[in-house]
Amino acid sequence: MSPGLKRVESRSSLVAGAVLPLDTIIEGDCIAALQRLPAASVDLVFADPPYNLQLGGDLQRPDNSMVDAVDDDWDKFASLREYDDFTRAWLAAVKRVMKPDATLWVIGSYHNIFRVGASLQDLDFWILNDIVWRKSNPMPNFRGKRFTNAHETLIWASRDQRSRYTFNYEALKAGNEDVQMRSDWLIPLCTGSERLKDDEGRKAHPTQKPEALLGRILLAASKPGDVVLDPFFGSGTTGAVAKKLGRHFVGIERDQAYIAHARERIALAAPVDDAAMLAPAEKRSEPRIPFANVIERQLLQPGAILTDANGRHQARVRVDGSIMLGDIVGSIHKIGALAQGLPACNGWTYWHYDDGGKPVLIDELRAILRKELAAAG
Amino acid sequence: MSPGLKRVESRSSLVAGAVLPLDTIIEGDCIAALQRLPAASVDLVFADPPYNLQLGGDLQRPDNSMVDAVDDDWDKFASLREYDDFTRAWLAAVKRVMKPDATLWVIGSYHNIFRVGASLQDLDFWILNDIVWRKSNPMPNFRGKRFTNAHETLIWASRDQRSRYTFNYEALKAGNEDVQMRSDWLIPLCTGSERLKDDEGRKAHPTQKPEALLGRILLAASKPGDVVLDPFFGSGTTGAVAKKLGRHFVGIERDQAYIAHARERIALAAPVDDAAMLAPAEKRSEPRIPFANVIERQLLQPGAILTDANGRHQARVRVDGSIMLGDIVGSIHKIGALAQGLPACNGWTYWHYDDGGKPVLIDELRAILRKELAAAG
DNA sequence: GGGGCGCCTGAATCGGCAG
DNA sequence: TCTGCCGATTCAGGCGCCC
Repeated sequence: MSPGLKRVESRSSLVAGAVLPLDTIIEGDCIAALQRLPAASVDLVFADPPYNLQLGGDLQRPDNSMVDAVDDDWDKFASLREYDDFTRAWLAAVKRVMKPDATLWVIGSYHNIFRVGASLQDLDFWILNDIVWRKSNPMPNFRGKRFTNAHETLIWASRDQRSRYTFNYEALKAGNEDVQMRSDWLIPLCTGSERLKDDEGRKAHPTQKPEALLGRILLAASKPGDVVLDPFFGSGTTGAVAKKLGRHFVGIERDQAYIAHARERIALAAPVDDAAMLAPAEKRSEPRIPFANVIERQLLQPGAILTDANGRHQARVRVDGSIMLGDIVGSIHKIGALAQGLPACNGWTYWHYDDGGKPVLIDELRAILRKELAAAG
Repeated sequence: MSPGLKRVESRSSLVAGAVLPLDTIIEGDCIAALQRLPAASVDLVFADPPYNLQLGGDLQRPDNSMVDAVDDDWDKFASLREYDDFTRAWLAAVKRVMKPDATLWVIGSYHNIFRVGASLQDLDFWILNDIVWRKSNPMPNFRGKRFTNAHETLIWASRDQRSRYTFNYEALKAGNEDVQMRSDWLIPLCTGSERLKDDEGRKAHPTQKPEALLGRILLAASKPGDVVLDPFFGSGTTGAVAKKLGRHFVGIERDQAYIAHARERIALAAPVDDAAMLAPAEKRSEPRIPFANVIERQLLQPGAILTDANGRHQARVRVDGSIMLGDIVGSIHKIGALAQGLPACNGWTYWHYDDGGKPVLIDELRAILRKELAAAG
């Protein structure tokens, strides 16, 4: 038997004597390729399926340049029904290949994740957590019509309710300031030198995932030597991280250009013991506290009076965290600048509230909230 | 007609002449009660439906004390199918009652939110955002078998794809350090004095939501005077916050004990009485000035030369307010876009005229006309 | 060489009104 | 209901150029 191959005995395999091709990329359709793999043979699955974005026309930035949106054919589905059929088909094919104690990770956005999650449950996967990937640097909402879409959702599920799955609780806790790892992860987008480029300097894959994300997943839910399957291999982040962390991978991908990029990338990946790369992103500076939080948390009441140090200017606090000077409404910073006739102002260190007759800087209130925030991680 | 009631004319109402009972709690089954309300009559819906938690057995803390888990009868569903049927029924009933431009908020956890989201999409609601409520003080995972479940998910959706919904973008930004509000919100659990207790000091409702959460929702997606419907009213957080923020509420709840707690609580809630503190901060939209007015008022002469900032492009002003670049004629916007090879352009902030040898933006001329317009009333 | 400034970009269901 | 047109709208971070 060739090195790198692994024979798995399984009566339920669709292909007698099917072989798991370790640390390779299978070219072809995801579902067909899955059906040729041996049953109950992989320890972990990471899947980044098409999101079915259903984008309309073009989106322009405020400077009138164009957003390079995902418009690839592989993200086109005729209807929700068709997307559901596709989802159930690949989930069922994946489930067959999973060992009884294996777990599955799927990533998505609000466009598709509810359909994926519901299908998972219908197929008797058992959801363990939903995880929120909070992006430190998301694309803004240019039109000001919605909240900045600043996160994606991962579902972590075991093959069934009785699975005794791998969860490296102590390792995660040790790497997380000795507190339990939470379900919300702050990780930057994949940009800069990590982002694969083609010969002409354009991004090689439209939705390349950051290695830090895959790193945390593999460290949390697999052991060294485990086999990690990625049925939508794309630019090969799963393979590169698996190699670095001493796990085996099996990738499936139908686009030859993506495969070529992934092969090159994985060949360059060096197994490292340096856990620093995967340590949770550290706080660079003090977290930003919106003034609205002060009102939400009732540290100040709507209508409260803010004054400057000399008591020359008086502004009133509104319910939404803006303040009002005369009949002009704006943020504590904007109104502070206006009051002083300056181009800018830090409202936190300019405005005071009345604390039993004594003027106190609102920065004191920010300090209270920051203290709580630090406790929350 | 009694004060506090509002008659809404609607041919599609199931009950002719149905009346919306403002600022009251309707006792009874959610779906039946919804069907008695007038169609297209509410501006915003907040729904906190049963979570279908499926907890097997009891959960013990490390010190062997018992966790007071949600095990109420209203959270028992025999199967996913039954939960889906229930979900679709209340969503459809809610949709009928929503105005065309109304939006819906639903909160849930991984146990139920995927089913709710998929059902929403099936019923042609249009998802605007999914929002993550990050809890600063979540309950730890006592068994160390999963990630700390530190968030819940909200879905924000409009009645349909074409809805022109309310989103107080400027107000949210002013209260958020002058940056866009993101889709991940850090808000503490409802604890301490805000948490309602019964006569014996036990929590009055198992899943009471924090007022800060409802506050942000109402400030983001409703206007003062709007009608907010909560079909699973529970301890009445929606009603208390609506009253404080000058919105009307309609609650539906079948548990008499919850209703009693909610009534008492809402009676004690003090509205923000100063309307100025409530009106959403908006950017005043400036009146539209046609470029032709600039020529009509002889601020520029026909034949005058317009240039871009670098002087690379030169266009000539025509009598009708169009301009000419080479032999191409069009609006200041179209020609500006053409000159730059961009899909669009705001001509007012691109073209300059010659003011005694110095290039000046034509936006200055618009400002003059706007000033006159304002003076004229 | 270093600091500062400007450019580029990221899974996006991104307008409203008049005619 | 559809078309055309005006004109409003962005945050964090990496990288490269320039002084």
